[in-house]
Amino acid sequence: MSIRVRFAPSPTGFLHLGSARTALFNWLYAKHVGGTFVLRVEDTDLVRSKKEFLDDILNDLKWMGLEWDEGPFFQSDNFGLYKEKAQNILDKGLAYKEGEAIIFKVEKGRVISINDLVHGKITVNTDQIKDQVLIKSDGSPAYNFACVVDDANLKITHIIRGDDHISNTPKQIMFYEALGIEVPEFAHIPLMMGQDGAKLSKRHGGVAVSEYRRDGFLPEALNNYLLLLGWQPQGDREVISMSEAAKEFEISKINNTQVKFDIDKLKWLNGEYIRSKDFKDIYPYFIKELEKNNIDPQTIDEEKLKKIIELYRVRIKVFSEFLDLADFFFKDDYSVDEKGRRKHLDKEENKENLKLALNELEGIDDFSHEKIEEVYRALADKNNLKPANIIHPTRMAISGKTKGAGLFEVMELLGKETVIKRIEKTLN
RNA sequence: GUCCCCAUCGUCUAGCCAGGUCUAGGACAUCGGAUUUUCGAUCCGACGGCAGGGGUUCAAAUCCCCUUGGGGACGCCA
Repeated sequence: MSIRVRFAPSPTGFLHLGSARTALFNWLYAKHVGGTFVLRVEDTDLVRSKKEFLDDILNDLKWMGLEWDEGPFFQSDNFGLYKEKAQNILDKGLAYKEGEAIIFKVEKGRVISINDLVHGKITVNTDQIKDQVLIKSDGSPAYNFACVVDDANLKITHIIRGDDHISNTPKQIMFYEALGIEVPEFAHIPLMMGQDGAKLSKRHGGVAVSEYRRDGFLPEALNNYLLLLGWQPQGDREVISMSEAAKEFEISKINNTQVKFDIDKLKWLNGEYIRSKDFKDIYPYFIKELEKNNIDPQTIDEEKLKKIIELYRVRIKVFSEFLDLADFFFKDDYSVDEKGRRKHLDKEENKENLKLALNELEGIDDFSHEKIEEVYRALADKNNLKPANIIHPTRMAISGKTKGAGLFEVMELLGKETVIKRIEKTLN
């Protein structure tokens, strides 16, 4: 029997990070066993379900590379089926009507056990469970019932979902039994919490996958991080591609403890990927970053731009940090570190040293970083200065920053004209 | 309140199921050092944990119980 798993989002909001993690685990398991990953849309709430939310969710899943093999299937297409199945249960005398609604009668005093693939055996006494609505008064199905009917209909063999569904499981098992359908395997993965231990919500910021996409995270990094939250590859590896992960992914190895989302580790991983990926794969992200900041990439010499990116890719963890460091390459009204200015430019000696440098710079025909460095070091030597005494003021004057890529490379890329112009402006 | 899940450094984890090789290993973060014109990257190092209490056992992070703590569910929401 082939293994089939599903991800079943409700299009009543954006794709939540926690849901994305659930989707990822389902996807990985499907890949691991060569099974089928089904996408089902739980849109029984006709009022709150919106096409835009669905589009966003689908786009986010695609961005993460979590392509589905079948679907999307829509629950709103199956209202007839739910009613039919509920009628079957009613006919068997296992349910009763209350107005237009069909209510499942829960047999009391029974112990239902779940052989959870993550948690092991979980038992619940049905005394804890009230009678369950199958079909609501308005004719729409209740969540737990629609879920069971569809999972059965789609021949789902393994249900991998969040821990918050544990309490739904015994109810659903009763429905499977009432319908005379084989109960699938269940795997409940522990929930992801915010740094403060509270449920990850809008309050924490950054709970939507789309925000990470927008802020310059790589899908590889997000996947990798989400995977590490609850699952560990063999050995001491941390950085792992999803295809590698799929090879050794086992549900039984998923941790059963709740986890806290840690943005720092995600950023670290993102930096790892930015540094290690092929240039051609990260280049578009930098272009996007320029466009986002109203800088037309077409106006920049491509070779120059590539060199700039090479200089800065190792200094950022998220693409959105790029222009914080490198804006001065693309515009004259770049941001200026005021504290740095006071330290490296405002003093009289800073200006003297800068003047010295300016005089030399004007005479350089071959404005290469090697040549500039040679001139700077010789100049420092001649005037009994440390190179840093000229370097820091220059960096401040031409970039407005106290930190960044190697000064001489920066000067070469900026070009003689701009460098001189900015230094002159600083001295006046 | 009732029921359910969970408990190793601040965080994610290895070890737990099959008790000894654990004076508990790794990663992020933090702090120091090396390197560098600065930042970053890199390399070295430090800090830091088996929630508490009872058992069982020659031996417990590992097995059992209790307490405490955290989380979830108790909707004609999904």
